[in-house]
Amino acid sequence: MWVGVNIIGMPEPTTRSTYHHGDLRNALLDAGARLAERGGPDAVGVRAAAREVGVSPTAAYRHFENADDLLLGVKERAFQALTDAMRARLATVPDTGDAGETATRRLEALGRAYVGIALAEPGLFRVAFCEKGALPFDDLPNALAMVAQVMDDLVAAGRLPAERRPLAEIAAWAAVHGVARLALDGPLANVAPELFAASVDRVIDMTLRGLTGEGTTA
Amino acid sequence: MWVGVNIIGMPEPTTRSTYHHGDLRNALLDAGARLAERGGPDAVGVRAAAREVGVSPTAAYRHFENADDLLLGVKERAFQALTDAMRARLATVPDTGDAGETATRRLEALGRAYVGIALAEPGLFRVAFCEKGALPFDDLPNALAMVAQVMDDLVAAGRLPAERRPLAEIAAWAAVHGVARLALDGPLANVAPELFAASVDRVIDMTLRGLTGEGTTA
DNA sequence: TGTACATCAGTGAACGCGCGTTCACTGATGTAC
DNA sequence: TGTACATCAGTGAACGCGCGTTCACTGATGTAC
Repeated sequence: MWVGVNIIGMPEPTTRSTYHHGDLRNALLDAGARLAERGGPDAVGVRAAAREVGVSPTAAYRHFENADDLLLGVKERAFQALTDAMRARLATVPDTGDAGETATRRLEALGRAYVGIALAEPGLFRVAFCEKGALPFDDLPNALAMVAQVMDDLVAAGRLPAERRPLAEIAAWAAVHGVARLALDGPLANVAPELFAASVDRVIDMTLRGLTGEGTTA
Repeated sequence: MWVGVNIIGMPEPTTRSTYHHGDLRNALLDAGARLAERGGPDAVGVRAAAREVGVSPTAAYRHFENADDLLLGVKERAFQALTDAMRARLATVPDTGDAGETATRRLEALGRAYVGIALAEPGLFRVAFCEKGALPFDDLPNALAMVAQVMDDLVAAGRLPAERRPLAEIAAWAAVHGVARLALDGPLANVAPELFAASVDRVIDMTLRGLTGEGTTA
């Protein structure tokens, strides 16, 4: 709902009361993402998103073919949000002098970030990995690129044998994805926090050790 | 619907036309499991289960408090079915003379069985690990006991250092659970079969190596 | 052994809900002349 | 620069659907005497 205040510097051209939202598609996707945060895949729908934006349900059909189409869009947004959060966390890992050490710590940080973000944003995580509208594998260069880079660094530093390089990112991904899901929907929910923390440590250690031969120092 | 044929040896006492099903609770759970197989968590409901059994929806409320209660029951059944399938697969692993070798092969077999069963019964798997009605951790002694036993065998055979024994079953579980879910709902769906098979191999190898220090022979 | 009666385990109709989707429509926008 | 008009992007009412759940009910069963 625009009231005609027209703050200087706003991109909106003129006063606008109703009709012609301007960027309804994106507004609906944002609304969908908010719904996803709050209620997961089941909460994302045409009517709910339209209600959230303050527009009639019919309006959404100007921008999305149907409900699945909307969900797919929201899914991409959710995936992007999770990827961005990963990248932010990765950026905080300092560069020790040692390339191998740095790469190892980065891999560990990525793993912990993955689990942490999944638990911090369960709704987005569930939407990103819900059954409907599976993203094609090729759509995730960003997400996988971070891990792939770290794996390459490990190989370059001699910490990961080249013959075990292929698919290493997928193996590591699977491990942390598994704990995350077990903690969200599985039997690891409602478990004592210390037990869960120890489980994550164990997974990270197993993953590092399984790839590089050396686990965490703990 | 019973017609009064009364086959010799049937546990049903006498002719019965309608009313008093006899074991409606179990019939509804079975129906729920069938619905789960076909359509996952969303397909499991009071009306659908009653319809499947051939009974009015109201009748279900004699046996279940509400829809969530039914789902919880079906979830337990799904979990049990998956566990049974795991046990059956485990039983096919031959005992080589070497205890350590046998335990290692068993662990690998369990991992492959887990992924295979998840893909063979996606509906049951999704119900077993759906958000609603998370089973308490203590409810899975059966499922975890198999893995725990193998881990104990590995320790006894000197293949798994005792200090890394704690939570080893959870770490291994997480890894295979992760690939399974990525293949069901994630970006590993729709991937070339060879790539997926190689990914599973990679996860198994990483898991074995991360625990025992030795991977698969491939 | 027979009968009255409480209890059990079903029926069928109805309620409200939120959903996806379609219909005919109308106000706002942009463009050709 | 002004105007006619096509097109665009919304509205509001309505549809049918399947769901969970509740109501008053009734046929079948088991038990006390």
